[in-house]
Amino acid sequence: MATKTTDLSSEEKIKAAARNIFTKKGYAATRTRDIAREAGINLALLNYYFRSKEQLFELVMLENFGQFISGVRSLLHDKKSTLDEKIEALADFYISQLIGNPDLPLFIINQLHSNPAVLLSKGFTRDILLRSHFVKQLSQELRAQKKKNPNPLHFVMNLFSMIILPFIASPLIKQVGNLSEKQFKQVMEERRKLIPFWIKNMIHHP
Amino acid sequence: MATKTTDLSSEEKIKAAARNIFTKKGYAATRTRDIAREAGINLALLNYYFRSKEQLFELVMLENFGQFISGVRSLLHDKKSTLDEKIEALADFYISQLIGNPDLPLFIINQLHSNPAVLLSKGFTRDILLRSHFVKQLSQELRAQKKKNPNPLHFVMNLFSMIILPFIASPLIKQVGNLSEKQFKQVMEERRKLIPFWIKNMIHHP
DNA sequence: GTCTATATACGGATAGAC
DNA sequence: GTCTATCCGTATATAGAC
Repeated sequence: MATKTTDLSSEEKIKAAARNIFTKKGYAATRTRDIAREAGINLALLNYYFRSKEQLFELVMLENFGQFISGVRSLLHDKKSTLDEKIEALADFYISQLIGNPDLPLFIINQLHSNPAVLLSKGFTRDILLRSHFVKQLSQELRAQKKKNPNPLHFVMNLFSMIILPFIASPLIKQVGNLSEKQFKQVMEERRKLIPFWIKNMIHHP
Repeated sequence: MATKTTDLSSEEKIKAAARNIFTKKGYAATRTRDIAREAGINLALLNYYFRSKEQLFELVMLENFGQFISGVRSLLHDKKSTLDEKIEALADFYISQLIGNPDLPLFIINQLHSNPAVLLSKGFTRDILLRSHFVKQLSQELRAQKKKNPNPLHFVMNLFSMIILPFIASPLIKQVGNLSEKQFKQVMEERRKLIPFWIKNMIHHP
C-alpha cells in the first residue's frame, strides 16, 4: 500500500482511471488504451491485473453502484425518523453525492438499460423500497390525506426525479438556463432545501 | 416512392432500422451490420446511401431531436394560452410522445453528454426557454406569490424532471415497483393528469 | 441499385523479454 | 510487475461485378 495519494499502486491507478472513463463514456465507447494512458501504465498491465475490459468494467460498475445505494437502505428503513425527516435526509444525501459525482446517475441508468440483470440482481430487490419503513409511513400519510391517487410510487418518483434529472440533463440546463458550471452547482444547492419543501407540500396538502 | 408501408425504399428501410438500433444502443455499441440486417439489405448499400456510420447517425440524431422539440417551441411561445393551460399541454404532449417512444430521452441525453455542440447549436438556443411567453407568465406568477426562491428555472426543471425521469429509469422503476410493462404505462398515464396538478399547486400555493 | 469479395483500421488480448 | 512487440478478431468502408 502506498502512503501518498499521488503515488498509488498501479492496480489502484488503473481502477481510478477506469472509473473515470467508463463513467463518462460508457462501456462501448471506452478504449482500454485510453484507460492505460490515463493511468500512466501500459496496456498489457491492465490485462495482467484485470484479465479483460469486461471484468474491469464489472468491478467499477459494482463499486459505483454500491456508492449509489449506500446509505439509502438504512435511510429508508430507519424506524426512528419521521417521514419528513426521511425526505430531507434523502434529498440532502443524494444532492451531496451528485454534486461530487455528477456522471454517476447517467452511467447507472445506461447500465440498467443495456444489462439490467446484473444490477437488479445485486441491490435492487423489491424490499428495498416497497417494504421499507419509508413507504409505510408515506402510504399511511397519503391515506390520511384522502389523496385521489394514493400510490406511494408516484411520490417516490417525484422525489427522485427532481433530485436526479437536473444532473443528468445538466448540459442542456446550463445552456437553456444560461448558467456557468459554478452557477449550476449553486442552483443545485438551492434545491437541497427546496425539494423537501415541495415534496412535503405535495404529500401533506390538499 | 413506395406505396405500402411494408414496402419502403431501401433508403427508408435503412433509416428506420438505424433509428431503432442507434436509439436503443447508442452510437458506439451499434454495428452497421446489425442495421443492414434489420433493414434486410446489404452492408455495402448502407454506405452507398449514407457514406458512413457517422453520417447516418447524425441524420437519425437530428431527426430524433427534431421530434423531441417539435411542438415545444410553439407551446412555450403561445400568447393565447394561460400558464396553467401551458403546463397541462406540456405534460400531455410529452407523456404521449414518451409512451410511444420511451428510448428517445436517454438517447438525446447521452448525445448531449458525448457531443453537446451539435444539438445545442441546432435548436436549444437561449430564447427557446428564457425568453418564452411561458417563462414570462411563470415569473410573474412566482413574484405575485412572493416565493422565497422565484427562479422560474426550478419549476421548469421540476416539470420536465417528473415527466421524463420515470421513462429514463423505467427498468429500475418496474423492478422496485413490481410493475409489468402494461402496469408501468398505466402509471405513466396517471401522471399525465397528476403532474400538472402538482406543479400548479407548487406555483400557486404557499 | 444491389450484391460479393476484400482492403484497411482499430481495439482487445497475449507472448515473451527484462 | 512492467514493458515492447505482435497477434487476431471484428467492424467500417470500398472495389468491382451484375
